Amino acid sequence: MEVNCLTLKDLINPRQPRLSDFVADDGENAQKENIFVDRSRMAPKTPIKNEPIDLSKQKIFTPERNPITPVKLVDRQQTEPWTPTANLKMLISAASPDIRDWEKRKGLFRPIENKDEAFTGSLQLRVVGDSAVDKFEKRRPSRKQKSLGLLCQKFLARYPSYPMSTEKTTISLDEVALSLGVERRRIYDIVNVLESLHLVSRVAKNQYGWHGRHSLLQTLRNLQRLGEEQKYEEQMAYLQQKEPDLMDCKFGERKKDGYPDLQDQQLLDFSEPDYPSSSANRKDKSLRIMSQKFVMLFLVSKTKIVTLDVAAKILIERSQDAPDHSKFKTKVRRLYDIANVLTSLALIKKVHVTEERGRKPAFKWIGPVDFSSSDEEVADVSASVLPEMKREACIEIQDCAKQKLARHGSFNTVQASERIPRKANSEPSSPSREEQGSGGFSLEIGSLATVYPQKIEDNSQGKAFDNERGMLPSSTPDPAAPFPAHSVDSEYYANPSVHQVVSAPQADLQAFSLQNGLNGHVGVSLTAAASDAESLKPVLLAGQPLLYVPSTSLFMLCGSLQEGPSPGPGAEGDSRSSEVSAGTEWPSTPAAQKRPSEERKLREAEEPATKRQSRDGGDSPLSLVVPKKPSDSTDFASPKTLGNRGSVPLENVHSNSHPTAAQEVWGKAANGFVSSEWGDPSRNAETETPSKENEGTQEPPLLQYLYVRSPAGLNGLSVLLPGSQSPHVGGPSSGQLPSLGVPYMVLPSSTLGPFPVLYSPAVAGPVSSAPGTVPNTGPVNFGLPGLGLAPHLLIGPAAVVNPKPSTLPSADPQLRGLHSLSQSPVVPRSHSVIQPESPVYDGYPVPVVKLQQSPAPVTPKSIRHTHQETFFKTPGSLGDRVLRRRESKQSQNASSVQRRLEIPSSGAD
DNA sequence: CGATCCCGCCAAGCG
DNA sequence: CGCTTGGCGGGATCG
Repeated sequence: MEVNCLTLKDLINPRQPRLSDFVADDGENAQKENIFVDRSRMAPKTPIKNEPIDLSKQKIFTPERNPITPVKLVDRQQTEPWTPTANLKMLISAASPDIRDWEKRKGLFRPIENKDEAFTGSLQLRVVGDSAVDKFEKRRPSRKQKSLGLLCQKFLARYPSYPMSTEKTTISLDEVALSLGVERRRIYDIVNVLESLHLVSRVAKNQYGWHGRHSLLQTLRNLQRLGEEQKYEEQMAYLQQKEPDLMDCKFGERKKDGYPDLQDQQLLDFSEPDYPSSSANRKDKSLRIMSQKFVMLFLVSKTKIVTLDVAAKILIERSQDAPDHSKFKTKVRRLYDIANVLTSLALIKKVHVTEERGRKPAFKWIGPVDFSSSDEEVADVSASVLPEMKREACIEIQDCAKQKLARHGSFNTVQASERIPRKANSEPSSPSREEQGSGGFSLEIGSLATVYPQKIEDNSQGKAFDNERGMLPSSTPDPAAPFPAHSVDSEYYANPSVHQVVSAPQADLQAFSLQNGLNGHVGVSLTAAASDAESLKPVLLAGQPLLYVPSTSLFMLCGSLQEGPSPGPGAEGDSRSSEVSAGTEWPSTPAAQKRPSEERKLREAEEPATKRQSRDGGDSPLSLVVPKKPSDSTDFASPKTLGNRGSVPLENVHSNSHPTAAQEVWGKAANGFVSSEWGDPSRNAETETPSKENEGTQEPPLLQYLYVRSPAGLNGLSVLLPGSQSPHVGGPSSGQLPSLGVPYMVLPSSTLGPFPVLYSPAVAGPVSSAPGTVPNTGPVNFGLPGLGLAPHLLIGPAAVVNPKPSTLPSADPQLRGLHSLSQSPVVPRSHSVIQPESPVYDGYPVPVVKLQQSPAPVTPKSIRHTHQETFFKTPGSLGDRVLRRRESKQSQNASSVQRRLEIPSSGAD
């Protein structure tokens, strides 16, 4: 079979062979690539695609997916570790969907096919651990699954949002296409859009360099400027008001009028000098240009909402005076493509505007807004803001919010905002923005905040707070942020927009802060309502931990913490960016980075450094331990489920804890979101991650803990934060954030050492909807291999014991569990954080499910090193493949549930 | 039925 | 001439 598969694959992707080439080419990449290669080609065993991502897409979950169905739980892993079948699946998955289908038809993968059934319970067959694989295969690739947005997420998951300057990531189109199981053509669509934002640049044939989001703000700034110059805002206003017909006419005129697109081209041009290939000449690049223009529309729009039709009209090439219908249609199609990518980047989200005419599809900008101001300004803002806000105040707010949530279930952002001083005001920079005063509508905030799970993922990849530098803190201030929207309740549904809580995507936390100030104005005419699908999503989010910080983010956070609230100014130094060409700033590109502003480099250096340190140094303060979930549910847990969860009252969360924001990580049962994030870690190198990740992702109930070592700041205290469950959000915010919703445990590391800690959250219980969903996995054993200390933590999701029920009476079991942890406001400042990205992860043993509790970590020595470092691990995230396998095997043995986590010893060291 | 947008043909650009 | 890119639009899906 395998052979066959391969063959098919080959057929499909004739180019694949290149992979090897890559490897050869790029040393750095080589690792990744190799890995990648291995998987895909060499080692059939490992699942090829494991992109972490899958999550439910932003969009909806189609029935097909069975999102709802909880996943099967534990079993799957247990089941065969690695069966030939699995391999096969992998291969297939790697192959194009078609093939997969084909295979299915054949019935090769029975188990897979039956996945659904499996959910129900039977699936032992499920292949090994990588549920992800299963997913792919199994699910018939519904259209959505194949969607560009999802694909983009997967794509993004592969790379760090904020890559270190040093690491140059090369993107091989072939490789990517192969790994993602899509045609190259699709990759072009993604890359082109990313290129328009300078997230990537073309290095050579088939090769793109990944820059990450370092220069995103700058780019946006430039685009904004351009947009203003182009008077897009006016055009939009005009078009929106006009009747369609008129619009068309006008539209044609407009273009003529004066907004020569020509300029755009130049401006836009992504082509970098560096890279030959991107020649401006090239005829097209229309997609890229269009993408930039599209973004500009948002940037210049006060409402930050752009309807598709208007965008299409404006973006249509001037070439045609009269936009013919067909053309228009085509444009719209492309816009969707672009929008999908932007959505994946968490820059926009889909909404609908209600106009006289009716609802119209539109997109709302949810990305950073402040970029208009110089970075510095931003920083300032955040800084100023923070001080103003008293932590206590924040806390109070949160508490209030929580209470509300608890009671009502919904939290209205607006209120929060009100309470909080509007530091936002401070935003000097963007004059154009509307005054907040006007509307004060929470909508905006909410929307901004709102992130799709997917997005989140994306974000996770992408955004680093720090880079924005200061952002973190700023974000924190945002009242909303802390409480993510837990608003689960019905109301929420009703008016998602209103209720949405801000989740801070790592991405643009800053934006939030800014936004607070800005917020407000939603065009009256425009009603931004989350689309149906969306609405659902948000809800989900609410339930979930809103923010989960992607590993990357976390790292970033850590870094920032270490460094201080305002990390280096360097971060963005680009204030100067004024160049026309938005693109100008490219972060380091693989090939030639000349341009990369030094600042940027510096910045990168810093942050990344942090990360690296973590890797290297090994003592990263923070580590996230996520127990992998046995079950992998295939799908992302149904969001809906989450929604249910969302209802959970936050109540008590320890309000006081200020622990680092970093902790935000949740494990969440909720799943999907989280999971996706988790994927991030994989992002880098790994190209894919182990299936587990996916699984983890998918599975809701995983418990994830963020383990914070007692770095310098703490006296030997380690903080263990449950990633999962609590609805609260841990703000990513740095320590500043007053309250984290996340329950955490502080353990004196030394103390602990000797003693095992048992923590059993009631976790999942309920799991909301999904029956199978949460498996509780058995107790999780955390071992701190730490050198000296080797405290072990046992966590039993099932919850056997609840040490301290503490405060919350809450119904939520989950919460309780969380509560049990003692909290202390300690803020760990971690020195270094490990990057998720870092290869380390690969090696990292990650949580393995082990029957045994103790000792031996499964991981190989090498891995151990890694351990030392802290790491951020996601539940299935990337362990080595090998590891995974082991895990899977182990898991077999063990009840599926149990996982053994190793935590780097805290202080020890 | 309109909104979305996947799929892949096919041509421009380039070596 | 072949390969990389990517415009483009038919037609399938989704909601």
